[in-house]
Amino acid sequence: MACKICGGEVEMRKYTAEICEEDFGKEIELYGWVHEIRDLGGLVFLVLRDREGFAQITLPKKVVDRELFKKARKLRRESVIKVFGQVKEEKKAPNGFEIIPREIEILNVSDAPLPLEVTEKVPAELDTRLDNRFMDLRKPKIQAIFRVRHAVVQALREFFDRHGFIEVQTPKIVSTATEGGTELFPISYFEREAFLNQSPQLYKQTLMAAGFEKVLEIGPIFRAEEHNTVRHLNEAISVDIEVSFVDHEGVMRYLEEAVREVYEKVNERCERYLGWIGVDLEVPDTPFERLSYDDAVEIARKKGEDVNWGEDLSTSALKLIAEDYGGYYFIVDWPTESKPFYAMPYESDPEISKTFDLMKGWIEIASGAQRIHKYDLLVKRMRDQGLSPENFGFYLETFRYGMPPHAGWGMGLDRLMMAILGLQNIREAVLFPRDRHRLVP
RNA sequence: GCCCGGGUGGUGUAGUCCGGCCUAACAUGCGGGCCUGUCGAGCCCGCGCCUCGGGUUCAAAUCCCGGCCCGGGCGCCA
Repeated sequence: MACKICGGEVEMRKYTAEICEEDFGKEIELYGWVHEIRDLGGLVFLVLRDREGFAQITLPKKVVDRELFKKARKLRRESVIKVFGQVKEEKKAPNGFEIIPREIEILNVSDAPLPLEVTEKVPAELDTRLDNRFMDLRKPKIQAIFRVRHAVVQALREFFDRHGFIEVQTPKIVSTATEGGTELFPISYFEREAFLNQSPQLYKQTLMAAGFEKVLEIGPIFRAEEHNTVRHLNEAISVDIEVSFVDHEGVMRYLEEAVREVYEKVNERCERYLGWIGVDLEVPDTPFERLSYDDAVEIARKKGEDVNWGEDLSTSALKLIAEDYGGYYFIVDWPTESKPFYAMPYESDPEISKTFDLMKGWIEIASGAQRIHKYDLLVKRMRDQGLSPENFGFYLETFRYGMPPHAGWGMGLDRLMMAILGLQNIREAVLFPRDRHRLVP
């Protein structure tokens, strides 16, 4: 049989989940980890685990080779093995079949005790799990999160590709604390100081000036905030778009349709993995409801929350609002002063801006706006917010030579994963999360 | 960063309030033994733990102070 990778005469990799009736009576080769060993004396059951599932390897003492039998019962959990044997239909076995091995090769033994139980007989705390993430990720239920995450990213790329977006990569090492607001991580850049970028915002807009018209970027963002919550990370993945010749409503439509399509495709492509996690996905209806900032404030106030108009909504206010809005919804038309300098104020009422946050319950998933494309207004807004236009050299220049009107948003991919899978902690959605205290692994 | 709660075998818990009967318990694991249909296998024997530093006391896992670490809530957060 030809190898999928090199094309040579190599036995093709077969996963446990691919074993079917056609294989009954045939000899196959499996690779994986020893998930469990059940030694009944005259009969030994091994459970082999690979990426896609499990297979029971059965060794009846009277049937298999004596040395092989002795070797199998001495195996340690999580050792890596190769099994060559016959697939036998067996109603008493899980999935209706078992493998009677002719050969078991130990490719690598595992030490004991394990840092945590892959079988999940004993739960482990998130911190212990993250300290030993490679082992934690061996749990099908945990690995499934990342199979879904893969499908989510694929779905987003497909959606935006189909709509004519150009996927780009912008610098993550930048020269100045550009936007203000959040803290940046300083780094050493040869003889100068530089920073890790907090957002691709200024570069996305620069590409509007460059005439790209529709861009997508999926990449890391860095925030040096000392927050310590279940929904913040210091390194996150942001899905960003920027579109020319549309307003904020235009990019909100891309956002809600993209989210809906992500749900559809995850349902289509990840049925097994959703099953492992135990999640039943309901595709949200579009369009998502638009709730104005004013109305949101009103809801929170009616429930007894003290909200100052003009400020960002507090966690407690958002939780009150989420009592009425559990699914996806937009909070729109935020006070101009509460949003970044590049957000476009309404001509009719400059106190509010063409801005929106996409919410899922009380958690902010994305935020965006129509941007200011006029040089003079942009400079004025920078000054209003206490920023120095001199620090925005390359960015400001792009507004002098034909910057089209444009709008865009940034969405936290990790937050979207939380929303889709109902994860209680954002760290669950990330392979190797970076938070206030965790830099390893 | 603030407030509150916590740190006990590899893992997850009990014990701490009310100091002594804790030579620290249970589950899982690990080592050994028995067992031919397990799938949370079962049974028997064994192994392995009080976060660190200081203090109080005849006596500290237990009380007090400090450090480190963790959890929950909040703040900060394009």
